Amino acid sequence: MNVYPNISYIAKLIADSTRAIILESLMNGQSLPASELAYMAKVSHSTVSAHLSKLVDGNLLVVEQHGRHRYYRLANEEVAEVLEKLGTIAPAVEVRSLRQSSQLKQVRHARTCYDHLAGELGVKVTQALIDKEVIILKEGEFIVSDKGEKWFLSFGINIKEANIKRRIFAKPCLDWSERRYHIAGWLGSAIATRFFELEWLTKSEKTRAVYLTEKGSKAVQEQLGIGLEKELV
Amino acid sequence: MNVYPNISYIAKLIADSTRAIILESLMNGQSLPASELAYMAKVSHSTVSAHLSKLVDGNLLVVEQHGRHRYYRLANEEVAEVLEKLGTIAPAVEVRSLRQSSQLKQVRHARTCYDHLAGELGVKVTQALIDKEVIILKEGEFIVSDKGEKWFLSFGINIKEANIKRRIFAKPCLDWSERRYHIAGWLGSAIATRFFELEWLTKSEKTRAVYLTEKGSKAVQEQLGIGLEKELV
DNA sequence: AAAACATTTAGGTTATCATCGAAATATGAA
DNA sequence: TTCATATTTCGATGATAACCTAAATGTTTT
Repeated sequence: MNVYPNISYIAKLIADSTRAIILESLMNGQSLPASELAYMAKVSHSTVSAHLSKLVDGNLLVVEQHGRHRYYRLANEEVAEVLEKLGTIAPAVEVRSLRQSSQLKQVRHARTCYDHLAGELGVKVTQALIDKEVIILKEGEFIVSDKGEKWFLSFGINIKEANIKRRIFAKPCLDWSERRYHIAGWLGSAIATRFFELEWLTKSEKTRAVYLTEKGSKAVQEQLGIGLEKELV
Repeated sequence: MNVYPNISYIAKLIADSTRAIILESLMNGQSLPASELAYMAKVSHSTVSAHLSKLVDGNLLVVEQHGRHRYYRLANEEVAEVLEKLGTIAPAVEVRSLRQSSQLKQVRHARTCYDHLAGELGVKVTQALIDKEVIILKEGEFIVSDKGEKWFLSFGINIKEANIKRRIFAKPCLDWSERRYHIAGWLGSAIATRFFELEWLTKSEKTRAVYLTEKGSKAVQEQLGIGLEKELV
């Protein structure tokens, strides 16, 4: 007689390396069609299709039909958090080439996690907002101070637009590379989106890495007091 | 070319249901000999031995030899956190009997997670300490205020004794049943230990559940302002 | 030294499941 | 309608790994 949640069922879904590639490809919150995922995982369409249906059955992914394409994405932010958390005890990938080592540095430096910022950048931005008392951790979630609401407005985010019914407003998410928390939830997503709008960041083609632009580098230094090496692309 | 940690390797270790039983049996932080684990998982000694060596190889467990027995336990608190986190997206166990339903309630109400308190009790104790400003969340870890240091001393915990070199002092750990944070780390462990010393809690024989005694129920109400239904055993 | 106990190793069996190609289904374009 | 594209279903194959019994190793007790 068991009383605990069935964790081996979820672990089994993540355990297959092809499915792990699929999940990792969707870790930046994007939706991809089955054929694209088949290409990324280097398996046949029929194989990827079987994997995708298992992942949907297990509520790790959701699917949306657009014409003859079916777009798959992570079911929710919690799934991304679990994958990120697993990374904290998983062995690091073996570095076999200079190119890989450079990509690894980039990913650790700044990347997306679901739809928010992670890596050194994500952690430092979160910490800066806490230090400035823009956000405050309360009961396991972040809340925005009165001062913070004004700060966000001038930054281009209107807190009042948050759709708190559909999604948790703001919460900490453990970062595998930094082993510290970065901000997730609606607010985490809004911050990341604004960074891209302001052209502070550009996306990598191949990985979840993001790059600070010249403009972005200057801006986070001035507005948040964050000194980060501008990563070489 | 991959740059992310090898999460499928860890997931594979958790994916087997026999290994999941082993891990869950050790989730309260105890050390158990191989034979005991074989009995709990209902497999032969040779089978459990093979599983245990895989779990040790993967750094999920550590083993200590005492005479002819070999005692296995979780390698560290992070492993417990990952398992607890997986529980937040795993399907709840199907309840098949009245007895099981009652055990499930008990486990949700109050249990151990590694060596600290979890469930409704763990979350409420943590929240009470935050509300009283005994502990403060800072940079992803809890710190103890000056006021808090006195509070803990009168409670029977000397913060100065913390062995911060060997272990994180105090940090939040996500609770699968409450979906909120409870306190973990050295301090979380010290609090739980003190609860048992003061005879506020007794342990279940079969599950990770713990029960508030009459004394404990009164004490948490008076000292922390926590109103909890005393769970029927 | 011998017997008892705890655990691991070895060898063989079986079940599960990832995989593929081919065929089937579904949708959009011509 | 016919053709092209995207995806799923089906059936067969092969590899992996969990499992057991029996034997071997290691440790304690008598």
